[in-house]
Amino acid sequence: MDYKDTLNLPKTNFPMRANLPKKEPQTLQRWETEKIYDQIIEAAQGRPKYILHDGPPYANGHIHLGTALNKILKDIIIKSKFMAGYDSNYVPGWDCHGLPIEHQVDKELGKSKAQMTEVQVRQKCRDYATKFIDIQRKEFQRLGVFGEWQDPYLTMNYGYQATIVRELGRFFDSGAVYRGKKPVYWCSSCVTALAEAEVEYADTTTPAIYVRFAAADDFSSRIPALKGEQVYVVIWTTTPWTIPANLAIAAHPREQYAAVKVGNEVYILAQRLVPINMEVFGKDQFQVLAEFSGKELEGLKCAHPLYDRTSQLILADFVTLDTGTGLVHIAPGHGQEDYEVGRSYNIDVYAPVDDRGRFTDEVGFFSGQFVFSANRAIIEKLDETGALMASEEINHSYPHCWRCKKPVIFRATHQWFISMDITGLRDSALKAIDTVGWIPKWGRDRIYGMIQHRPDWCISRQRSWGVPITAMRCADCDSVVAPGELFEKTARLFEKRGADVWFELDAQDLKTEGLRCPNCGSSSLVKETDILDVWFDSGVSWAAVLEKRPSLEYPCQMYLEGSDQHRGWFHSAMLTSVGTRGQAPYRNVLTHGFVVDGQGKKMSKSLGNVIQPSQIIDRYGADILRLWVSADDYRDDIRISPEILDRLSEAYRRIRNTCRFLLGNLEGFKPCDQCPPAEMIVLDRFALDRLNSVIDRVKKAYEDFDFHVVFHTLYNYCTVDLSSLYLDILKDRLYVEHIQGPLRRSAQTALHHILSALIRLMAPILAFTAEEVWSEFVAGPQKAASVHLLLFPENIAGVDFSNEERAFWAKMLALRQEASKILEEARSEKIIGSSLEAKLEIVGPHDFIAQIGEMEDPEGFFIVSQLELIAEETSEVDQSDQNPLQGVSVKVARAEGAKCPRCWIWSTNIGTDPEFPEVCPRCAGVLSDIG
RNA sequence: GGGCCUAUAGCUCAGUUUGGUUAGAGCGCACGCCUGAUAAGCGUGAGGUCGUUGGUUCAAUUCCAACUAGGCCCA
Repeated sequence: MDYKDTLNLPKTNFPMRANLPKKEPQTLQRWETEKIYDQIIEAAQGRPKYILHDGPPYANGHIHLGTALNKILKDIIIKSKFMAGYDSNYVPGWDCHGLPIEHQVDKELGKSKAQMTEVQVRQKCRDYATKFIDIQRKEFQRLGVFGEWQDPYLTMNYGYQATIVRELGRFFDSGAVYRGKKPVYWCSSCVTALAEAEVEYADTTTPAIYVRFAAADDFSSRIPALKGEQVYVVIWTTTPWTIPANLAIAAHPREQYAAVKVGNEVYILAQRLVPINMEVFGKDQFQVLAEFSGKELEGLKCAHPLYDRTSQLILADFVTLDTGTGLVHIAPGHGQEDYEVGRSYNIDVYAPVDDRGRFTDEVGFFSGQFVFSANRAIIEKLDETGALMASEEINHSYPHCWRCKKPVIFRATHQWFISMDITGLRDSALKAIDTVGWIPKWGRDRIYGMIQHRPDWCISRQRSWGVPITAMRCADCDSVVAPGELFEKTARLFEKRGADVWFELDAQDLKTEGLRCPNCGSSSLVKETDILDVWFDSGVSWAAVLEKRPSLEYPCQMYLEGSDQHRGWFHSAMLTSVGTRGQAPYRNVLTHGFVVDGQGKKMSKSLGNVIQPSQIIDRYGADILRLWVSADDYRDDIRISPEILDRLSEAYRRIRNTCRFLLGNLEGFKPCDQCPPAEMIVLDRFALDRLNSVIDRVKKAYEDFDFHVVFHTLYNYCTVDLSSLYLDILKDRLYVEHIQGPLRRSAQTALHHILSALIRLMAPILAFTAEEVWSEFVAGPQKAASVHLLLFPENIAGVDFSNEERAFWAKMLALRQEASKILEEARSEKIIGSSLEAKLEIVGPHDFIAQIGEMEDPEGFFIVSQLELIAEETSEVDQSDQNPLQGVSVKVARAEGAKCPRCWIWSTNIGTDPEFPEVCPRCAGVLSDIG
């Protein structure tokens, strides 16, 4: 007879093979038709809020693994906070304005752009952004991310644009905004400013000249050896045309400089570079008069070689001794570093060059000449005045315009700034930093350092696709006209017609009634056409989204982005919020690292190591991607490689199969069939005690955002606690005992608790799989439509495991491990195959042996057929011995009797029941009950 | 070049904060068992100069410094 049919083998519709790429879209469909997210919002009403505010990704291109990582992390937090009892409504957003989109549109439009109005170009940009928002929305939803996808926030929404203007108006009101000059890349052929991204580097040949600046002060006050000498400071530059704009000479504060006497003249230059420079100058006779640190030069003055003004000596860390003389010609109007160091010395930003790259009248000799053509004339003039020490041609990398491919210049132009210091913004922001929780902790130091040292915020861009700086200027005296009413009027217009209206209407129609220049009283005003830095757009999202939507709150609980955002969004949000509300917009900032390949290298097309999210989703499914996010400690960079994905798939299968086994053995079991813990078999209570500690641990890990701890805890629980121990032992009871019998019921009660908890604990991570398991799980009559509507499990009440019991079970586990080793030895000697062919002989201290004897089914615990327990009274306990199995030994022998064909356990009592002559007494009993 | 960060078995992580016995886990790998979780399940075993070098100390994976490799942000 085949007894297999008399067993209760697991039965379930839940497939072993996940086939996630197929299954997940179906689950998504169900979530949508059943409006699960609406139900979540509904269920969250009245709960305390935990708002994670979405940092808007840029609406350009498809998502990549970095954006996927970011969104999945957010989703894990949002789902876990909901399950922890919060209202964690999530409103996703997109950053829509800015150069990359304008760039793409430019490329698509080509020459036809010239015929289009600014408003028409802006419409194209809007269409472009809209298209990618739709693409990305689908891609994010495919990851299983929940949120208000039908009503996201967009920085190009009219309401949002109005908020931007209002917040900008507040900055104007506070007095922090000023108009100043700053060098930008400038293409004099296209007559436009260029962004960094619009500049291409190419090799070019330019003159490089050595120029001497005669001392205008008495240098011997610092360097006595120079008393009575004719002193010159020598600089080197590859842009002779910037010499007319020279206002300073920089030395390195900590490098050594030398004063070298050649003939009747003394030259100052870097000590290390003396020999090489003397060779260039053709001077073989020279004598070093003095050596001193660059610091000594600070504040001394030289005479400009061409104009009747001085050039002061300053100090700058960026001075290098790789080339030149170790003294750097500074023209703050024509270089980024020059500008910055110049500001710190309060030196004028001087750029006597017009929009077409021609010298203005201020420069005298060269006025009207195109700067690059003027190089020659300038060199000649320097030679004439005796300032030219040497001249050569060099080849080096130089920035060129991306469009016309001509060399660009650096030129100071009018820009708008938010001052870091006029209104004390820097100090307030630094203080606000310490009101925020930074995870990891070093994020605090990082952003602190940045805000401490950053220059004023340049908020203007000479572009089309963005929100205009809606200020005006006096046509007569050029004063800034930007009263609060103007911003409010503009904001109202924007709400109705969008920011395009600023470009459509004239200043006359845009200005408020009776608006006049506060300086000269003129009513002739011109509108500003620069647009805002997009960091301002996204920076004020707390005002446009958190403050505006009743379901959210300001400040919110968390901002979560990659660690590059210390310079980006965290930074701009902090400045805008502190600048207008006096507080940080977030209570916590959590950062994650970057996605890198298996070797820890960044992903790049040139390395060929880029993996797309779609490749993983199509092959493995989004849950594997989610598992990847959870498995790594995201605070560092997180690696991905084929091997890592393989390991994760294995882990996934193990978790899935564990659930499947639990489902299969809960077939037909209803929650009302549960028995109270007090009536359960001790092994089952032990299992629930383990479950309770897993529940505690996992919930704590979610709370601490330690998702890799969640993953490892659940995975190890499935593997170690369940599969290899508890479930393995339980098979006998589940399969063999009477289907409704108390022994089986006790086990099923434990399994029901375990699966119910497991589903929920894994739900924030394995969003699809948990839902799939939940749909097969038999819960009570009030079963929720989705696992994501549930709360995290509480500890199972009434398990009441004492520390003494825990100690005993720890000992039993150690003993079981020992028995496994002994059994394996017997197996390799061909004494046994299956462990059920074995009988174990356990010798140990009386108390321990007695406790084992009191167990319900001690043989079953070891999965052997027979156990011989031998108590020893004698042995002294050695307290210093750490070994829990002190005085315990295990031996193995072949089991006695014969194998019961039904339960496969060896027994000496086969056939005791004449009605069932083939089987053991227990099976006979069960068979008789079945009838 | 500067700021911040990282470095423990093939992979993902513990441990180190308050230095101290043979540095742990799971997976993978090798070998074996089972065939009543079966494109599953169980067991045993082999894998680590704790990035490198130097310092502090009776003692360092753990503290300090430098270096190397990698990442982010600046220049």
